[in-house]
Amino acid sequence: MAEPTSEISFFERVYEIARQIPEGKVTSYGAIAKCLGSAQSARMVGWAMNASHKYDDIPAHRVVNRKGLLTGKHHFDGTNLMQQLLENEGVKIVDNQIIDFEKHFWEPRENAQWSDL
DNA sequence: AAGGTGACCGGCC
DNA sequence: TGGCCGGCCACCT
Repeated sequence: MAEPTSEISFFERVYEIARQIPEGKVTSYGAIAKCLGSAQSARMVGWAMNASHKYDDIPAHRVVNRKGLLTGKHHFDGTNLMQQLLENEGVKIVDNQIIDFEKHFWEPRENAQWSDL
């Protein structure tokens, strides 16, 4: 679908953030929502991710809820695909939950191109 | 045009 | 972190 004639959709805003998530790092919906200016609208982020399946540049598997739980794994092809992807990047997961979630947590920034650290 | 939906979050018990 | 409830906002039918 062609983009709007004026501004970018809220979705794409989320996608831009998700794309900037470095490997081995994860973030929460609320963090992205807050970065967009709508901390209480984390649902919109999740909703945006729902459509992310149409994009192949969106590492949705790096986005989890605040508990570090892979709530969205159900939306992936396989049952443990999301977990496999994260483990592949060095993130340990047990029972759909990320180990040391805070350690792997990455705060989204619109200009995080300089890498976080 | 109105209503329902949703991969959430924060607060309280 | 476990469960429940209210809020919040864009997208879809």
